[in-house]
Amino acid sequence: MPSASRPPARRRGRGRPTRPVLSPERITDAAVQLVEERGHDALTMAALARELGVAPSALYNHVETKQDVLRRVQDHVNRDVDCSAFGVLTWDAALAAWARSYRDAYARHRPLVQVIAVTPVRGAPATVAMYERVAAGLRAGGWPPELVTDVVVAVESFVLGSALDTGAPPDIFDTGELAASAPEFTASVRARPGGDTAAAAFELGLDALLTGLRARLARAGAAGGPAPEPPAPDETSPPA
Amino acid sequence: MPSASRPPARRRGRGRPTRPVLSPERITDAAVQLVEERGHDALTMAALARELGVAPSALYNHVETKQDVLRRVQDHVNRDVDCSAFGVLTWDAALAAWARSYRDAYARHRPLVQVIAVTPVRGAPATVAMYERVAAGLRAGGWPPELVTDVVVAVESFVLGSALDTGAPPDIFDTGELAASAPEFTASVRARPGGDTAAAAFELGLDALLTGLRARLARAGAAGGPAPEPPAPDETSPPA
DNA sequence: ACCTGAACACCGTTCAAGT
DNA sequence: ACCTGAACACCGTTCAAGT
Repeated sequence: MPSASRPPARRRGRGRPTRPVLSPERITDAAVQLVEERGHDALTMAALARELGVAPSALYNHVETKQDVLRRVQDHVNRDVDCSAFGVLTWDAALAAWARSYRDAYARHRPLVQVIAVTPVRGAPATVAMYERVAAGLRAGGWPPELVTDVVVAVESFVLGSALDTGAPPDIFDTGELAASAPEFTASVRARPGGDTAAAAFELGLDALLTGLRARLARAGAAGGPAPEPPAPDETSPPA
Repeated sequence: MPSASRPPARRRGRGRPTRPVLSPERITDAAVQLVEERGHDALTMAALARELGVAPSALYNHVETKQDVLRRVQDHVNRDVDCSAFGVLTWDAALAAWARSYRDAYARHRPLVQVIAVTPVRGAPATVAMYERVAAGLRAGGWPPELVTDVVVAVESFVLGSALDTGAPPDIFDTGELAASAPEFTASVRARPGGDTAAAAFELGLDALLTGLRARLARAGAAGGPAPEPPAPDETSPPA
């Protein structure tokens, strides 16, 4: 329905239009809408052009490649990632909230996981804004600057892997004819409670990751970084 | 050079050959070799057929789709994942060794990450064998069966996300013109030590994950029985 | 049953021609 | 500068015809 802004759309003649009909922004918006309404398989340069009432080749006056379009869509998706807890909750609670929101966003856009993992943030303002919020929250929580990026990347790796996992079919671990050769694994899979198993694994991993990060900060912070926040409530320390 | 097993390869006539020239195994082997030698982009049905001295359509007598070929290649890759530490080292040391080997294998085969995350293990013997080894190791380490799969999935999610991260270009976090709008993040990126940054983030995350899992097992295991009560609500819950 | 060869319905991208 | 339209070099897959 927000395809309103388009004029009567009569057949265009051959040459240059009096006013440009395309722009990188219009292309990005159309791409996002296309993906949102019909899924990532529907995002082809031809379909995108059709949506915009234009010949496919016209797109290349405004974007470089399809990869470029994906980069733009991906930045848009990052706008949906909720970073609002940083500066409000403790760094670990905020990190957990961010991770959940981040996973949800890419569970809805699984094909973009490959894109975000590999695309420079340069020229992706929403993405940079997200990282800024997270980095500031971690710094405020007492993390030394040289570790902040690694923490972000580690959590992000877990989040993106978990987002991919949401695409697994329910029977992914059915060993079938191989059951006899894998008794322990088969039994474990059977013992797993029903429900949203991807969510259960994600929450288990997230909890472990945060517990470990708290312990790590306690070690790193002890060396004398900036004001350590209220230390995480004590946890069983690892028996080495 | 191991393309030896092929006979003189004279031009085949039109009809059915006296003896089948293809088999699912021969196709899988050729696909693995192709990927190993020329990368995943080189794996097309046409190239595969050429490698096997056959018309592309002939492949479809033995495999269902290209996805089917990828599934087979993926199972092969899992043979390279080293699970040998389970039953030798403690469960957590073995899990770490497995995770490192697993990450390395998929860093070399990044395009298969999407495949493994979503493909049923049925009919993938190497994959099932790997999971069996891991599950048995965790069980022996004291993990209750109903948690084993979640632990495996959580670690796997982190591993696969980290494998994708190895494909990131060195300048991925260059904020460029957006630097001014993201001072904390830009400073953190600058403060990051050089070297293999992907490996540093992976090791930080792996250490945290394992520390957290040890703590979790201590809680779960402390209850003694195979069905421990739900652990005390954890301390990350936001204070609203 | 298992191959060839032609064909189908796509892709992303380039480029000359037009205004 | 910015569009159209034709063309290029691919894809994966299907299917009739052949033996």
